[in-house]
Amino acid sequence: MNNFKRIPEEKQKIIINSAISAFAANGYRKTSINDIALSAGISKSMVFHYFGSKKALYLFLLEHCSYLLSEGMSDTWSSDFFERVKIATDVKLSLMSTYPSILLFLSSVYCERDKKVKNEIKEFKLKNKTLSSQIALKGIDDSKFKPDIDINLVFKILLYFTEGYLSKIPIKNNSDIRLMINELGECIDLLKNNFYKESFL
Amino acid sequence: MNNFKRIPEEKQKIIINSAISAFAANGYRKTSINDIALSAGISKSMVFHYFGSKKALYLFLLEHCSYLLSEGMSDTWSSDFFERVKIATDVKLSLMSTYPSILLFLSSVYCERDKKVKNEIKEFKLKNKTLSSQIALKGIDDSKFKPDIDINLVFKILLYFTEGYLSKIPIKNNSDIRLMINELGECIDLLKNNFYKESFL
DNA sequence: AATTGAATAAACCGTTTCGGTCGATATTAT
DNA sequence: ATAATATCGACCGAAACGGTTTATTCAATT
Repeated sequence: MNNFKRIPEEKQKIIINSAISAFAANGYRKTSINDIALSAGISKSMVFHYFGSKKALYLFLLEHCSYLLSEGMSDTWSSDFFERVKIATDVKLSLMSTYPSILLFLSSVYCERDKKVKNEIKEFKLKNKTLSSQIALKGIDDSKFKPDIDINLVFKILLYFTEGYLSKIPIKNNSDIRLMINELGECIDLLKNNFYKESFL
Repeated sequence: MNNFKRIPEEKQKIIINSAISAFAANGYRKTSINDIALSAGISKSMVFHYFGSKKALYLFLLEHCSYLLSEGMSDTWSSDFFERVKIATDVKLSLMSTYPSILLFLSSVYCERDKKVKNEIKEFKLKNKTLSSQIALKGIDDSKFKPDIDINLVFKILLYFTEGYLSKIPIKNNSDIRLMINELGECIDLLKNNFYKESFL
């Protein structure tokens, strides 16, 4: 893994993308190092030279992708719920312009059943549970909501909706991304208009 | 394959569903007979006893699923474009209640690149090209459309839209299906209202 | 009751692919 | 020139592959 961090960033990205798209598409067991090496245009030996083992590669990808996501999320912080959701979506979309399969990969991790990585994934989920779900709603100004709205529910709806939307469409160029940002912005506004008290619009 | 047709229909369906969902999820090469046998609750030998070979199984599924689809389509015939689309969607949805992965499987066939089945798929595509695309628009009363509408384009849009919609949602029970039929009906009506001359609404 | 034939599972077979290593070579840095 | 690193093709034992054979069960027929 130290070997990996030494090579040019562009090459790193190619290998990461080959790996996460393969793992996302076929799961841990059905993905072979050969698949990844071939699609990355390097030899099988190099993958082992970079990461040591298949399992180490998988866990590196898990840690790395999850870091990329949470890093992007944490640097801007608003007390407004929908503002925060918008920022999160923008982060995801800009991430996808470099790592198209990153969200598919991260969500595929949650269906992974292979015993060779099961325990590590369980630990990973535990470690990140507090990060994502709890902190996501910390410091939110809930007085802006209509009194009968369950914010946790709104959060869940938005979570599933944006995840589905972002995973569906394959990204070809950066104008696709700008289009998606706009479209998602409109959807978020719609919800905001219906869940916030009128005085906050 | 004659062996297969002799066993109870319920068992046939279980095996077919195990096979098409495996092939749809992982493609020809990455799907093993063991995967299918395990998920169908039978032994590996039985799959060979029923179908002879992996390739024969795959081609049988291709033929069978495509037959199920076209059979359902052909028995009702309207000259109204949107009526025909609606019938097609209903057929697909009711098929999915017995074979949840059938559409995913059939569309996965079109991305299949494995050389062992490549030629047969090419022939299949050729054989069904005339069936689906050309006949689908035969006998349509195009005078109902506004003069500047390209019917082939409308057909394509609806094709991709419904396929995407039907493939996205996993079916749990039959009330899900009724809900989806309604929702799709509304979408089709919306397009009808905008593409037909006002005198035909 | 004995015989037959299909249904099924388990063990097995040769081959391929797997994760992973190693040695040789090319490239780079010193 | 030399040491260190990057890279690859060949290779390894083990596992999984598609497919076969064998053994057993079980129902129908005689």
